[in-house]
Amino acid sequence: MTTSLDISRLNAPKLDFGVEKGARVVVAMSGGVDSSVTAALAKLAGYDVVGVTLQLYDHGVAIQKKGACCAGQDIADARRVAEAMDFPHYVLDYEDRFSDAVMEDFADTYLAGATPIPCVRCNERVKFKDLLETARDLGGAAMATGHYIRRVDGPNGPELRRAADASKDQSYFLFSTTREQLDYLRFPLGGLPKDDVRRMAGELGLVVADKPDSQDICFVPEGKYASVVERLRPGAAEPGEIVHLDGTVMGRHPGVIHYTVGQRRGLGVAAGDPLYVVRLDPARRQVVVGPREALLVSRIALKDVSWIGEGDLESAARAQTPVAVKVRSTRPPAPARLGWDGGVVVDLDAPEEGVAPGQACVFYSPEDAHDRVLGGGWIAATVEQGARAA
RNA sequence: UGGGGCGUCGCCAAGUGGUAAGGCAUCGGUUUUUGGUACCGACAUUCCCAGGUUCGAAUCCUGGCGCCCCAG
Repeated sequence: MTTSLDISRLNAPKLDFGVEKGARVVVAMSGGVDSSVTAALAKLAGYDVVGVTLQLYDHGVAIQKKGACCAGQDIADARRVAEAMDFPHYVLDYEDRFSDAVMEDFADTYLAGATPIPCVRCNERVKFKDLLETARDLGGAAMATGHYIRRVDGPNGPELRRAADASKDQSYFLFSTTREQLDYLRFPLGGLPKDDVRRMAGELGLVVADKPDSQDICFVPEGKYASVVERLRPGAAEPGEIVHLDGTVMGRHPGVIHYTVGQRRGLGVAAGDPLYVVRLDPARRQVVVGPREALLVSRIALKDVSWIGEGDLESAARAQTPVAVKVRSTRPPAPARLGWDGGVVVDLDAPEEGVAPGQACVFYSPEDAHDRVLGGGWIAATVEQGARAA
């Protein structure tokens, strides 16, 4: 079954995993193209590869799903890649951990009127935590993943930088990566265009070469995330009023979990102009709506901020350090300043729309085309444009 | 039961004889390892009902029905 690969014929880049030749590299394999290629390239580069795939959630719903990961067919795919490339592969049952660390938070965040990012939670609390420890236990000198992000050695240790392929950059989802984790992690695809990765998968004959990219939340079937929340917290979603900023009651809603700040569709309320969700008030069970202009936010208060820039976070914040920030995964970093108001705040040079509590605000260095990730935090509250007095 | 007004897609609303604008909502799609946004597309053979006039009516006429306002 083993293919005799002629690596010289493969138009693959020389990958340096930053560990000595022949050392053990544990590769986190989701069953998709990216992590499969990562593992294959590590093997071809002469490392002692061990593939690990996590089983994260209910397999039943996921088996048929396109673009999922870490369940059902994906696990089988990862295994087939490992067999074809001839390296050991383990499947670990992380369902309980994933449920505790990601899905519970997912449900609670929605019930609190905020909008979670399960992918970040999964990275920071599962893949880069429990799995990373397991990789060490397996004797790995490093753990590699298929994320599109770069790790660059700087004067003060490894730095996190945006992917070369800007359209695939995953820095937003990895902002909370710590220095310690970064020491041990490798992201060999960070410097490559996605097209190249797919091409290599084909040339390597990997069974996953034509698999669609993952998208949507992996454990949510058909994009119906609210039904997942309802399953995890039965009866917790309570109906309430849709209220305009001016106080007018516009209609009813089936529960704040169905909405997120910035959302337009799904309100079912017809005013002359489009209405957007401006705020969610779970205590009053209200969905507050208003015109698009009401979405503009100029200050963002953060919590659980992580910092991998120079110096310490509070000093940088108090010094009103200029940064660039992203409040969503798409769209380029926008100029802003850090600030301190009992905690870290971010003041945007130009206001942004649809800044939802529960989402992340990721910091990038203002230099080097905003390449370097300096950290980030979770959006706790926002201040609308012009509303700030002091 | 005197006077006046109105009745066009789920909501708002153009159109007053020439063969149903538009906005909102809704649905579908594109974009996207979160949500959301944005963008693209679909969406009244029919204008409260029934007759009539006309080559031709949502638009004119007659009669119903249903609302609203003023007065009593």
